[in-house]
Amino acid sequence: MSTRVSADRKKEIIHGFYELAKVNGIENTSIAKIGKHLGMPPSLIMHYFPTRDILISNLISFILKRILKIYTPIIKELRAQNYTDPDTFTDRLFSRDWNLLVDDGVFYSCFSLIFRNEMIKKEFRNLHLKLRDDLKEILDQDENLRKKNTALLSEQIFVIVEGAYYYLSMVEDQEEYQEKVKIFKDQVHQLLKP
Amino acid sequence: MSTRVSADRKKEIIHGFYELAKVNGIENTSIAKIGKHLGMPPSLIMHYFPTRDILISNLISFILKRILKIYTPIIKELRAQNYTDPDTFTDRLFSRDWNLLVDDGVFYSCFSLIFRNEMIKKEFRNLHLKLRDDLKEILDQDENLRKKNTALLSEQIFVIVEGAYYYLSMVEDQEEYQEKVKIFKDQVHQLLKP
DNA sequence: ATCTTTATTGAATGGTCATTCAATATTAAA
DNA sequence: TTTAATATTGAATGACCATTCAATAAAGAT
Repeated sequence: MSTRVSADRKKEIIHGFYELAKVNGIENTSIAKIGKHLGMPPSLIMHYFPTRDILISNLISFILKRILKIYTPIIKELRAQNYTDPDTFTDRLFSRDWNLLVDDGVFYSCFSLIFRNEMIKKEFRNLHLKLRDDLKEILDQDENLRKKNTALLSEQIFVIVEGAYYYLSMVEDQEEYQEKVKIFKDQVHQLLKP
Repeated sequence: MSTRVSADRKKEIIHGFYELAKVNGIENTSIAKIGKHLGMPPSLIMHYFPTRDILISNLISFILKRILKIYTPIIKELRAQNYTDPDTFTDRLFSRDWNLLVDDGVFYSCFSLIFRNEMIKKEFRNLHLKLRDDLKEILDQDENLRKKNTALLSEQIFVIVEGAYYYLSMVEDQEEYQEKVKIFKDQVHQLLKP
């Protein structure tokens, strides 16, 4: 068991890492830089995270937890209703909250590590399984969808959401952005049609 | 204008960079390592690519060109027919060729750079515009789709393809992989229905 | 109050990094 | 053949890197 001080410090360090990674990228964020940013010697960071790999692995957990944390209130909210209002629902799925709480650059940087690290891959996979499961649960609540294969539906909806986030991150123009969001929302609506 | 030697050397260097990045990741592939791998001093590499950023930028162009190169024959083939056979079509879209010719790890690593580099973002955007445009052209050839909004369709199809590639890269089990591919292919088929 | 564990510091290490430079070799142009 | 441009080499640079270590300070346990 780690003490309170230890837990706080760890959080502080990971958060500082994340903040710097947002600006400079993970690959340009050294332990020395994190230390400078937080006003502590690098050796203290290594006291809590013995290697750089462990530090990165903790950053990834931090990010994935955040994503889940953004998602959970949406689920709660929708769970409170007894049917899945497609508009509220898709509005939430494509809302900016996702982007705001986890920086896209850091996110995709971490994601690219799954191809060389089995543990990281598993962590990402588990996140997505959880997201799909939660979505399925929401859809199951909706009486209008009773006859539908909700497991399948949640796969189909999420593949659009994921593709959309990827594609939308390249779009600069705000009008164009909204236009595309509308297209993808409609696409989800199509799937939800009885 | 660069000489033949110059052009060949540049290609050789970028290719060596790519090969090492596949194994160790871009961030762990130094100019010295590339030099060692190709049997040349690092200074020669810097003779052709004055800074590391320029080297990376050229790696990205190399990758994006490859993606376009995989895609082009598919288009040609489909252009030869006068209608879009949905099965051939989706088989091709989800074929393994994409993954084989451009390593996913390197690809997403490069992609993550769009968030801190406007020029890279533009390059990726242009690639995707081109892909969508080509797809639209194919769809336009199909008489069965004459009444459909093919520009919209190509957006909707690609968002599935992109989401699928993202999601599928986390799937390890081959059976599960095929299962999911089938789901996403069906999803595209749905869109193509008259 | 003493002992033990944890937290923190700062200096030092060897290694690797991107980049520079001057010298030499090769090729192309005149 | 002379000249100019390009290609290639290898050594050197200082900056930064992750990591180690020994010493001190603070907190917690007994």
